[in-house]
Amino acid sequence: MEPIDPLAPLTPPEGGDHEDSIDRIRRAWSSLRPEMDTSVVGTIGRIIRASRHIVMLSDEALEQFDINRGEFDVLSALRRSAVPLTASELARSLVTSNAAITKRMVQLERSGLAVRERDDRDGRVVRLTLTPAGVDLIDVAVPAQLAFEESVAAVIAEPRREQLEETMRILLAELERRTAD
Amino acid sequence: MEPIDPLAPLTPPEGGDHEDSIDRIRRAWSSLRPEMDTSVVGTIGRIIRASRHIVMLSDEALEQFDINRGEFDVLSALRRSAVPLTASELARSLVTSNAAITKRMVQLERSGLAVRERDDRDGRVVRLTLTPAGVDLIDVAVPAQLAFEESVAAVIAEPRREQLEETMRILLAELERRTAD
DNA sequence: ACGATTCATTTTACCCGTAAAATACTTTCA
DNA sequence: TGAAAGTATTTTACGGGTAAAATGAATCGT
Repeated sequence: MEPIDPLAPLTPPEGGDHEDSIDRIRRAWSSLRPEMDTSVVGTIGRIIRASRHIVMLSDEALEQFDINRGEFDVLSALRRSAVPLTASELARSLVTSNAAITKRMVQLERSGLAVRERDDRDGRVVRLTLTPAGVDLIDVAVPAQLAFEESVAAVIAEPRREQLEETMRILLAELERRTAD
Repeated sequence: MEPIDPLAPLTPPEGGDHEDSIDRIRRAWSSLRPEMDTSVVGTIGRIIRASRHIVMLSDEALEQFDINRGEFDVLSALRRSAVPLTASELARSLVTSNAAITKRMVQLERSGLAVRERDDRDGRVVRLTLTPAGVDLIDVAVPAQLAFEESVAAVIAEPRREQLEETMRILLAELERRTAD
């Protein structure tokens, strides 16, 4: 199982932009193993690294609301849903385990931001809803989070940004197809 | 603190491609709060989600080598470095904590894939190197990982892929500048 | 109608990460 | 020179995630 395109050249950093950690990693590999095609880390590797940075920074931004990213994801999913979600539905929609949803809901109930209620029709199911305090919090936290993300994305000017969105939709759709089994 | 561009329309999925989870999330928000500009999740949100999927899938791919992603990152960083790295250098280069490096190195020493040696000149420092077994393992695992990533990136055809790389370099360089403090 | 099966959620036992304290060594400078 | 400050790593205490087992409820098939 070898890389597909055997001799791709290292793309040099473009225009006025600076070298990043991925350029350095690829340069190191290319001096050790010049025949190895590492071009794929130029896209996939950067997506993984960038995501780590964004998540770290946005976790800091969420501290002001005394919630972490897991709780933010639960609160905003419940807020934007027209109907109360079940634990499993929420787990699927957030690409996480049921156990994680239970933990987060325990914490959110302690903080008075959300509640779990047994379904009348099916006693196995719990329906998750926000409390008024939860609604108030997330209605401030979501715009703050969007503003933070916008401050990051601001370095990407049109038409790059539009292209990025289209390309990432193609990629994410493929990944979600794979994970669907 | 409100979103910057107040009334961006929802971009419909393009060409032959399918809707993804981010399209559904944005549609849900737009029906609850039509005035809120969620366009930034079209890029940043997709990067975060795609990264989660890629990492989950590649963790599965690493199971065949009996290592996890943290250990893979350590092994490949040591492999591509011309000189033995110190624990701190490695932590910085992998954007992780020193404590995480210690834990991973304990595990890698147990598996006989890497070793820590006190520096002669400075007794505080440890120099990290691969064992021959570690070199052998990572020399197989890196091409396998590249092949896996290539199988994911394959859905992105040129010239999109080249554009994606350039755009992600701009974004990652900015994020690394921010994190540098 | 009722035992077997299936299903939703929670609990358990663990893994892996971090921040901050502890440890061990080096450098600084009075 | 030697006490104080600085630095590199490890340890500790804990947070948050998962897989798999346990629990409790619904449904299926005879």
